[in-house]
Amino acid sequence: MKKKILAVDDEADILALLRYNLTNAGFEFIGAVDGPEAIEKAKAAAPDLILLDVMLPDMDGHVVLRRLKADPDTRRIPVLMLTAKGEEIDRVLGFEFGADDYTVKPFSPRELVLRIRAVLRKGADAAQALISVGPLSIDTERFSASVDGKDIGLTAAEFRILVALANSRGRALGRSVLLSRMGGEAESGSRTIDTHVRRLRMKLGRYGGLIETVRGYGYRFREED
Amino acid sequence: MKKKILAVDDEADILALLRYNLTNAGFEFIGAVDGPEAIEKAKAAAPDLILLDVMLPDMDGHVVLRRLKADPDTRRIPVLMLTAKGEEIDRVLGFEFGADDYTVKPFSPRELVLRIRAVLRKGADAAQALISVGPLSIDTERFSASVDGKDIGLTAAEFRILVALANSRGRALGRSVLLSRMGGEAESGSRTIDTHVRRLRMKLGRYGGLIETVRGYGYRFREED
DNA sequence: CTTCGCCGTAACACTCCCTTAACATCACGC
DNA sequence: GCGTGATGTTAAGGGAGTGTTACGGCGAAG
Repeated sequence: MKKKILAVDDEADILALLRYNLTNAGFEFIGAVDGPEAIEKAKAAAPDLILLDVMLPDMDGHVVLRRLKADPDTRRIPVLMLTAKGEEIDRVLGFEFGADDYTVKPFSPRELVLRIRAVLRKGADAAQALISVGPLSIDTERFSASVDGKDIGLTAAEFRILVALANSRGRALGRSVLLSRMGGEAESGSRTIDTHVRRLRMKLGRYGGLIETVRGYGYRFREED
Repeated sequence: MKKKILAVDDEADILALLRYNLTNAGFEFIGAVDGPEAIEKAKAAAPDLILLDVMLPDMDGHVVLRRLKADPDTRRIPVLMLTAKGEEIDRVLGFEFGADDYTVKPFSPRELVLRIRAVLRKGADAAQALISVGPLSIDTERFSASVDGKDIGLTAAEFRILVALANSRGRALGRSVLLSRMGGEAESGSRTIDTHVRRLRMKLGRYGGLIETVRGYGYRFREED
């Protein structure tokens, strides 16, 4: 029983490259060039996995992802995101209706096939259900974080910010990025983030310093060696 | 009933460290120093989980993993890989051959225990006819649940929600997930869940607190130790 | 047809925490 | 060191989310 893969990309040659490699690897290939077509084919063909490019001409890949995860027909289909820039990676990882994996372009066909197989095998299991940094443990399944083994009562907003930062360890995230990860609206004053970060630092206790300030931009999770 | 953990590592001090931490965490510990011994003990002792180092002197950890997954006696035992290198490809390859999780060395004992518990919990999800949590018993065949030995008359919707939550003990479930587990339609107002949960809590009596609210997301069954 | 139980919805009450504002403090350029 | 802008701190109002209660409708059982 062949697994069906729906690949979404607006560039014809990338789509052709994908078609070649995926059919070669024993998958059934379905292609789509934009967001609406992707959603339509996802509902119609019920693929086993969706390869989704972030950069799409009309409808952003994240919007497509959200639509897919909102529809009961397509909610359970694992999604593997393709992203061109490194900056996009964390957006994919920390997103609430998270994709199941991601790959940075340019990708190696071999790696891509391995990732696809891994995602298919594991099903919807989040690969990083447990994020662990030093004394800090973040369990995205339980929606809870603990320091030194003790749960610190994080609110939804604080938790999402922490997950976003911990997932992009070492890289600074702008306030607007953090806001959107939180699910907040763009019009919210950017000082909102500051307040949440302060409370986060407090709840992290003596490890509050793990969240560093990047003046004039946003915040960053300290990278341990 | 203690869970048995088989740990495989060629370095004696790491094995000792694992023994100390795992027995401390309430597990029964079995050690093995190379591939053949690991396979033999896995068949003989039938552990509940195997901790497997990737770097082994004679037989590579991936080979051991493949052997374990090829044997019907050991196929169903979850495996957690230990790897010295953080290379992504190791992880993917491990997953492809059926490892259930992985950790890079050096690992923190606390994180390791958390991951072990998470993997064991997932294995426990496999539809049991009789779920038992503290004073609560759920019989999925009889479609009935009882507290302190006395049956509480649950309705179908309440029962399904309880089963869903109890099966993912410790994991937070969103309202939409609970709705679909209930068999309800997506367009049902999400407040429906709240009402059912309230009725469930009432019928659970003084154990109603077992169902925790995850604000902004859904509900979670409290994890007991 | 009537009755009864269960599901879904609506309205209200209440808690929590998100947001904002105001002030204090800090970092950086001069 | 001083000024300016950015961030830290603190507090409070309001809104979002959940608990609670009640009721209409629908189907099953009699």
